[in-house]
Amino acid sequence: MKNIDWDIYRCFMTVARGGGLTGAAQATGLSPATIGRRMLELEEHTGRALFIRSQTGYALTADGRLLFEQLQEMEAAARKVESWQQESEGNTIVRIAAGTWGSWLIAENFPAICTERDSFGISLSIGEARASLAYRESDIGIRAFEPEETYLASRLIGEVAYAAYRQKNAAGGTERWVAVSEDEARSAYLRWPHDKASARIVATVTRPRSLLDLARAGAGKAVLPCFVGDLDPQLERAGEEIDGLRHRQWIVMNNEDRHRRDIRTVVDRMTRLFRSHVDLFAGKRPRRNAI
Amino acid sequence: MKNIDWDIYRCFMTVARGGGLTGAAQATGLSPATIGRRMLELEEHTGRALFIRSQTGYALTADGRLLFEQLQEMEAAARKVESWQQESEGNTIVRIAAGTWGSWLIAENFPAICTERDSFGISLSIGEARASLAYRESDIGIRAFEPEETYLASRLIGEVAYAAYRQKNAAGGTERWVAVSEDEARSAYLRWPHDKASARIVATVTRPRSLLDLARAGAGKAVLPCFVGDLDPQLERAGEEIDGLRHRQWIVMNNEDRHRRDIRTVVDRMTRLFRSHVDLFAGKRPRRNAI
DNA sequence: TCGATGTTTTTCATGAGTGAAAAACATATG
DNA sequence: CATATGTTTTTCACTCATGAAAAACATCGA
Repeated sequence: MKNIDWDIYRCFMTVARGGGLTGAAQATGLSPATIGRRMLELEEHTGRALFIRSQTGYALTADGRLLFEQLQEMEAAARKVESWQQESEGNTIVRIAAGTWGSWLIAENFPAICTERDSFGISLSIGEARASLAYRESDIGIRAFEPEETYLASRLIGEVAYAAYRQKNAAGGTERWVAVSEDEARSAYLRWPHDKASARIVATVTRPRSLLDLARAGAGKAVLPCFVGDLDPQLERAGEEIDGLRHRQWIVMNNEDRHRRDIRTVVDRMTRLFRSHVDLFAGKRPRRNAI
Repeated sequence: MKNIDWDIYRCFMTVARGGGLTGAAQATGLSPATIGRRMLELEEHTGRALFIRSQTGYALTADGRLLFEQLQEMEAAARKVESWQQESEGNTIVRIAAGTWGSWLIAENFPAICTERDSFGISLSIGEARASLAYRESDIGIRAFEPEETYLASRLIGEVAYAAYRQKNAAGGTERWVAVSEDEARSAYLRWPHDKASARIVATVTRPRSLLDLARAGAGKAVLPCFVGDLDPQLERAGEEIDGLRHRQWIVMNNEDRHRRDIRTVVDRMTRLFRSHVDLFAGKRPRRNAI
């Protein structure tokens, strides 16, 4: 039972994520050949088949997924070390995980979060999947559901409301809808068009962000958070707030990281930014061109 | 900021534990030269001095200790993976951490814990330091203080009493004591001779286990747990139970590991073994030659 | 003071692990 | 059905990390 090279674990994770040798190769800088050999070594060591190899890439077996789960913890520990290292170098990175529209707001107001004079950088990872801070993939997250994990600290930001929007003064075809494709529609507001007006959907996209562009271009009506729709001078509401979609919103962070200066300041600034938009979030009629 | 080879972290841990390159070399199977080079690489990567190098070995700096702390988490995760691997191979190892006398009892009754027919092995790590299950260095521990960590499951075993013992029918010199050297005396019962009879100590040893041998040989009186002294046919009590040393005792295990079959059975057997000695632990007069 | 011993560090030849490129192989695409 | 594209896998030089041995260096004991 000789010990295996820990770096093979790291390799495994990039293969699992990259979906194959080539993906992992360019992620790590190693050659596909080397990585392939290492994965063979790992499989031999564990005595289990970890991958289903095919011409389209490497897919995880059940055992592979199990290993993946376990190694996430190891990654979390490694990340902790990495961030400790960066601390001394002065240039730290604060990783924020947010949904499409939270990220949008942050991006629009980036100077309010991070300026030239700050010594830290921002990494903004955008996705609809619920932000998992468990393995420290991110430092700060924006959530639409109440955080229950004990290791998380959270700040309630307020409520966010939704409504349908269309191009201002749109000509006709008011019953045309645009939506996110059904299998990508994870959040309630994304599923709404499918539930309520599926026959009228004239275009689907794979990323929610494109809904805004489509609506603006007059392609049809889209369900958007009010703070997005109301802020856009080219859009107008097509109906009242959609009840049942309204939900609360939290900023969450890992409890252990509260001491990190850079994270604290980013959280504080994010809180200020979001709190200043609290009326917009809630759908209260805004003054135009607010940003 | 390129990523560092995870295996260097593992290397670092063995150096930190081994106290230098040679120690780590024979622990890992690598050569001192290689390990030395890797540690240089690590220091360069972190940008911090991790070691104080001298002709007597490598000592950790403050930063080194900090890194060590952090990497323990990584080790814990790796251990988890390792044990998962072993699961499939059938030959698992259950790691028990116990004090000198707990270990002694287990060793004396080893067949009650693990027989030929069991597919698992036992690793018994002996030490006075409080068993840390936090980083999964062990699966099961024996403790003399109430477990408060939420991630631990525990079973109360009963109380353990202490008394002074001497060779049976010892000739004279009844006021000679043997003890553990003062700076090794961590537990209360080990400190007792220093506190109460320091002038009379004629011999000190570095390991508590040797107290039994010394007392048996007639070197002097020793403070021992009653279940040890009373079980030894060559010893007799030199006085009543020493009040104030009596304490309770727990078997603890990691909560997440309760599902592991091998760990369950070992815990169950240990519980049975210890519970069957509960009167002896408590110092109630035993029948001779009990084991 | 002077070896003896145990360190780390350096030197240098060697081979194990590596990458570039080719081969083998599926799958998508027209 | 042939072609194009993107995989994995194999092949084969070659480099770079490695280990044995020597050197350099402290510390301990006599």
